[in-house]
Amino acid sequence: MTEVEDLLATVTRLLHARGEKMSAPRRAVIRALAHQGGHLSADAVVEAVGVIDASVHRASVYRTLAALSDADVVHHVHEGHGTTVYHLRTGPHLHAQCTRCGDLIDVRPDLVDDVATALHAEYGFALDAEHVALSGTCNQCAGHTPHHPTQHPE
Amino acid sequence: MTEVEDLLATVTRLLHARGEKMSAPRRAVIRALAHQGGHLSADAVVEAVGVIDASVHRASVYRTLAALSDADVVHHVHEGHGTTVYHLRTGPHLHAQCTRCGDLIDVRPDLVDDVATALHAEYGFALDAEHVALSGTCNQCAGHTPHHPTQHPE
DNA sequence: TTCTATGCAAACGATTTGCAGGGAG
DNA sequence: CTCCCTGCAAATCGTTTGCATAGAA
Repeated sequence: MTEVEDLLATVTRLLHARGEKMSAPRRAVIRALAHQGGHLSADAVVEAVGVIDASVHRASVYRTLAALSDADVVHHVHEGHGTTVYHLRTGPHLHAQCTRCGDLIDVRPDLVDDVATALHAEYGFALDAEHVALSGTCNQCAGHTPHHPTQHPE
Repeated sequence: MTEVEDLLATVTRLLHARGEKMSAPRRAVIRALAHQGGHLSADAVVEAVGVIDASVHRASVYRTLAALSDADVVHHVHEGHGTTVYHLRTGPHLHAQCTRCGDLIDVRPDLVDDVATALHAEYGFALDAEHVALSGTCNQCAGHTPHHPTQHPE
């Protein structure tokens, strides 16, 4: 828990350095992201924040996510379905999402190092692999039921 | 041009086989995609179709894109910014999008073969690399102006 | 004739913005 | 005291849907 407090203090300093301010809504968003740990859609953040402080408005969550993204405190990843998920900047890692069940898994970051090198050499393209989730089918969905009814098909 | 006519005939047969019908709006969408060649957002398709046949309604374009996607005649790719682009199914190829200028480039498909193998071996995840665009910075944007004002920054 | 696809307009969900007031520094 | 951030409500954007009808097979 002190861990979160430390983070809050760090972010507060970081914001001040940028001429911005810490506030109750922003604290709530950071707490929500830290508590949930995983990758949350904007809507999920709104919900999680609501539990912490019901007076925080939806719009403030969006504005806070934007502000914290600018400050590089949170990262966002684009999923295959067109939605965006947010998470606190932690160690580098990639994301892979199942198009059947919607699950997002973390992947070791060096997996695409060779691809990055090749892309740069052949196309002059500097890959930022963390920004979008790889798309495909996860273990469970591939093996078992040909069509898993649980979630978002695309 | 005959090439497009052939495609139209092929798609017509394909639709019939699925119990569906060919129509003026659908022809217009296919023509638009074939003519433009590249990867078009839904909005760009609407615009291109408008030039061919102004009476085609926006909603029909969306429905047609959905129908043709179902029939596997068109593919869609999710870009980093959250938009979706459509193109006729041609030879397999990957996409990489620059987050600065928004440009989408085609990439040889076998580039990620090793990654696909590793993902499967380590995570049981079956990669479908064509479905989302890789994200990064293109040659021009990386090298020259630190911030290219031309298009979508994210 | 039968049934699919269309045009239209309204509905929709997610995100953004203008504004006046509240609170951080 | 100043200026950033907030809550609220309305606006906006892209996409979808219900309905009656036109049109393909």
